[in-house]
Amino acid sequence: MLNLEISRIFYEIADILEIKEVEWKPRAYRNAARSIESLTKDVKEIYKNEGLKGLQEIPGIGEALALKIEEYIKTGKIHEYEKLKSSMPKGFSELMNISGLGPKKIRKLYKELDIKNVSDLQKAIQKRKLENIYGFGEKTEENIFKSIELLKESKKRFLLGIAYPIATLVKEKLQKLKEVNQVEIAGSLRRMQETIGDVDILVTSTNHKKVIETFVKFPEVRRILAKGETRASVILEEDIQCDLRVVNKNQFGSALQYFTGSKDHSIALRKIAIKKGYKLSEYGLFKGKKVVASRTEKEIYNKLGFPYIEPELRENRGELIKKIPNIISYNEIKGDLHIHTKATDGTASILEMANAAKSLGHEYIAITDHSKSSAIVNGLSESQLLKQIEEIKNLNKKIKGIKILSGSEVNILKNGDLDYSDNILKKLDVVLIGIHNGFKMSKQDMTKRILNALDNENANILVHPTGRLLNQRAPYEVDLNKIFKFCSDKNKILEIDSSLDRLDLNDINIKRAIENRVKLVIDTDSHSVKSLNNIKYGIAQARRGWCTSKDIVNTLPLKEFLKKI
DNA sequence: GCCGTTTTCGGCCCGACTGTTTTCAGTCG
Repeated sequence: MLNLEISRIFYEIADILEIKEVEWKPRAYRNAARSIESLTKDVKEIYKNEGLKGLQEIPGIGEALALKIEEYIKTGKIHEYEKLKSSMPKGFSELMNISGLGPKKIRKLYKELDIKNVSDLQKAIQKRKLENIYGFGEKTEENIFKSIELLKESKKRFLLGIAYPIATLVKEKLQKLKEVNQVEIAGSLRRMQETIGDVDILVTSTNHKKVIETFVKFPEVRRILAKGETRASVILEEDIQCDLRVVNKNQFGSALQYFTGSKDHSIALRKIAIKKGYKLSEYGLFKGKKVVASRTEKEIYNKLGFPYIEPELRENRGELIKKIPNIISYNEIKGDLHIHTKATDGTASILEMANAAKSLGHEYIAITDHSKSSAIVNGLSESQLLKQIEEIKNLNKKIKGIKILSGSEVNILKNGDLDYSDNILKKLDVVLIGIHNGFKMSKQDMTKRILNALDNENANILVHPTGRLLNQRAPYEVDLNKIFKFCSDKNKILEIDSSLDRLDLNDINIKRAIENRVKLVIDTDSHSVKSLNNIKYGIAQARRGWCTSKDIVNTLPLKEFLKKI
């Protein structure tokens, strides 16, 4: 993940330069950092194929930054960054992460109180030294103290699947207030980003004050961070920050567009507006002082020459430049192909899972319990799997309205062999293969291991292809380009796993996969009846990765699906 | 440091909230 390393470094350079009161450069570094962060291609690949010229084609990257990227690819270091870092006290740039502290205040704290890091700052606050500085006061000191606590406590971001239900609950409560007209979740949650920093909710109302007052008194609210005429910011019980914005009805579209972001998308859109002689803000699209669009997002996009752009696409990854495909909708999945039962580590029976899937509208499911050498305790032996195949045959005779397929989630051994013999694999309708142990291998070995497994003629789908666990485990090293090429050539399928902590492939890799003509499926990897509902999070990632229903094999009816695998 | 259908120089998104210096700078999203 060279892209992420480089963008992190550029962000940090921006912070340091800002503290040093360098003008404009911080903005350039941040633009570049954001640009690299959201790139679908690996900068290393770009550099290898197209050299410095190719790097300079990335928006926000000019000659100087292209050279710095080159330096990082070649040496693993950026001299300028090392120099800047060593010019600052150790731990200094971490102060920038404290909310309420910016470069100006940090400079002042350094000059006046010799505060070099977070722990110096904590000590100074304990001795109440901050209050004496010109520009600081009792309140500022208290807020910084609280911010440090918050930073320590909740460094992590919330999983989409954790934040979504909470936000939906708050949304429903707001909807019930008689002063509230429209309510919509905005921000990264509306874009269905894999993790969420905070929850943004937008409402229109005839009585702003009343809505804000009622909102901050919801029993779920633990602490009020800010409260004004048009917005309030609170910490909810689960430690999730929730920002509420109240706007007038005729500004709902422009406000929703603005608060949905992404920041990158909004900035790009504003620049386009300026170019076309408009001004875009949360209050509307203006021509001079006249509002030309503001009630709906659609009219704003249309006026600027775009079709309506789905929130999941608003990441400034080409949606304002290229033609947007007709992305998959939330009700097109016809079957869930990755389901565990209590035969291994699930909690429900085959029948219970099948009935639940039927009520969700699925036409088919595959039961795919673990094989014996998976990391879990009790994977199925070959004879147990044979018994399960028989059980499913019998169930299919009884159950109506849904077809149950026999499958397995077969572990890929360290040498790239599969955990079951070909004889039994042949008997299955669907064979999933996946890595469950031995994550720490070289990129080369892991790629070879997976390709070898995929090469088994019985293998259909590679599940959770990078093995990452959000907030817990980094993806294993693997050359996805080689996997993509192999899958595209040999008709193998990659999974978008909808588990809350997996979402693997992720949005960027999904986009790369379909650019390489790879076919995908969206599954839940369910271990319970309830988790069958997680399919929406996987679909969301597919939408973020620009997938149409044609890219997703399990949008097909059963017969056609079986022909494709 | 980047970028260009008014510019190779001179701009760089826009507005709300907070606290403090009581008229506005700093910070955030």
